[in-house]
Amino acid sequence: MDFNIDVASRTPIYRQLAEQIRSAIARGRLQENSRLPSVRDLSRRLVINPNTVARVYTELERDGLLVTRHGLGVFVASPGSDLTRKARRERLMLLLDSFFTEAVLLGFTAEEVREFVQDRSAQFQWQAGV
Amino acid sequence: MDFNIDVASRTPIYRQLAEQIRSAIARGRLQENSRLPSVRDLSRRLVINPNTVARVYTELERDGLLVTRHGLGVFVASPGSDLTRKARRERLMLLLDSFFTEAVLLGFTAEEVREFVQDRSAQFQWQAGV
DNA sequence: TCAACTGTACTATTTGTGTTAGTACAGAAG
DNA sequence: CTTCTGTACTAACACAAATAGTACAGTTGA
Repeated sequence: MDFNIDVASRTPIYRQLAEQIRSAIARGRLQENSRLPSVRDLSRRLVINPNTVARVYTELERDGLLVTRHGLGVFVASPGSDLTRKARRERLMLLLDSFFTEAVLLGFTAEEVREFVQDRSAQFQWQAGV
Repeated sequence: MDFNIDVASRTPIYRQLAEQIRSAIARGRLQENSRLPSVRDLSRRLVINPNTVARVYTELERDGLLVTRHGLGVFVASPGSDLTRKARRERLMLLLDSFFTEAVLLGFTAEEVREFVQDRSAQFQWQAGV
């Protein structure tokens, strides 16, 4: 995995890194049980503080995306959220609404947006239908 | 328009208010040329600082969503972004990707998401097809 | 003209977040 | 036992977020 950090950006480093890891998992570029770089290794490569990397790993473990085995490293967890379906749906709707809001304000039509959604969807690793 | 602020939230007040105004415009609950509450009035109603409201209005004017007429008040601007189509598309794709990422990580299937998109779309005031 | 509204600009202060730095501790592997 | 792993903690600095207060300028209507 190759991550990259823009220190000039106004979005915090730990957010940038966390989003890149989430995205990599959702797209299948990081598979279940695969190991992530060590805190010290990654911090050296990105030229950021080890604490910042550790913070990201801790946050993602709290979200159930990563599992750390002490002394061994950090690994991608098995998929599956512990939230109720209602909670998961509400969380997703917030993002959907902000997406639609931006789409309208940017002047896109409903047709255009439908097309974007259709095309872009292929880049993600969806769970098989229940 | 009724706005509400959660001071206990970790998201900044000015972000909460800005998002609510953006959303109201995108959904058509705030129509073109309609007037927003004055800085002092709204700050009194929400029990926040006038500066915070002024900051939000300034930001949204910079984004082209609002227009202020000195001495008269702040109004909803005419729709239309000054960005190029490419820039607008890239901006929207960032939001679409984070939506898809969250959807996958929450365990939703492609079918479910397609349905969400279809249903929710009706709540927004889309520009007529070109 | 003047009072009362509008937004704008500025400084000062407080609080919290983001980041780095450094040290120390504990589990796992060879 | 050395060396890797993640964890925990404190200290320090810079910046963002928010409040408070004051002052200025444009618009309206009595």
